[in-house]
Amino acid sequence: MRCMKQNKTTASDNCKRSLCPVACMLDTLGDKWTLLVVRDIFFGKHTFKELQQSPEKIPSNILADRLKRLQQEKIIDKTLYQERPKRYAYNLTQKGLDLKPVMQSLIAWSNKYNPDTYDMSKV
Amino acid sequence: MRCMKQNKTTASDNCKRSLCPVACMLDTLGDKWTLLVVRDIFFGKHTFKELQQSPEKIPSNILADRLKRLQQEKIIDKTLYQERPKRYAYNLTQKGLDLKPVMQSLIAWSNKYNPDTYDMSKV
DNA sequence: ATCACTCACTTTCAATTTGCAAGTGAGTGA
DNA sequence: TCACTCACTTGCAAATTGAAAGTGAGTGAT
Repeated sequence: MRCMKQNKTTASDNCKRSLCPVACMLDTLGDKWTLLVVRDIFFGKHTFKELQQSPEKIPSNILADRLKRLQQEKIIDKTLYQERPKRYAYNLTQKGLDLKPVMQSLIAWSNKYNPDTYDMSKV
Repeated sequence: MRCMKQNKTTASDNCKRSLCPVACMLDTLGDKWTLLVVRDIFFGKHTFKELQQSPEKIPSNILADRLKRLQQEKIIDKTLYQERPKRYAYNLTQKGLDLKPVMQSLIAWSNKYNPDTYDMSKV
């Protein structure tokens, strides 16, 4: 785990590679799965199970890890929306919602250069 | 290597996880280093050595690998700008240049939520 | 011609991360 | 009690990463 020994989150965990905004963003969002989770929450998926069922089939351990990180970074939050049985919903915080322009520009670029990707311009 | 055995690039290499534009973008640009290389070329670095010297200190084998991938994806190209001794320059193609809005929105988000990152709004 | 040096990578290999599969535990409904 | 769901966690093999050293073409000084 990125800058972690096993699963323990330590204070020395805020190890940035540099003060470049691009590098800092990639330190949290720069991997194959994280932005996919953000995408799914943007598009109305909120539970662990729903997130697991996306076409890319994210492994459950990776999903659990990424949800944990996204919470730590306050990009999403987790709320108990139902007692007995306990059910949780993941939602974007304002910080997460503010990723919308990034998402949109990225989708536009991808649609332009990869014509077989599906249209998502309604984001 | 992503979808590769060793260093051999095969025809079966275009293995996308899905037809989602976000997923497709992440298949090529979704890792800790690739967008950093793109950033550096945007900001006027063009040689292997210059790219190696960025503050994040990308390992040379990773840099070589990412430059190869970016060429394969036609996001950058490599030109011989000097014979004897042979010297190469990496430049963004139109596809690479079109990443500018992605870069800009990402920098804006990072600057907003990480106030100690430096300003790059002149991109 | 030999030596020291640069650039642009490549190789080696240990450590970290990923990803498949199976397991867990709280709770439900029949 | 039994079978089932949800939300994870664990175990472990395979893939990827990254630090460091190596390579090879070429240059410039002695």
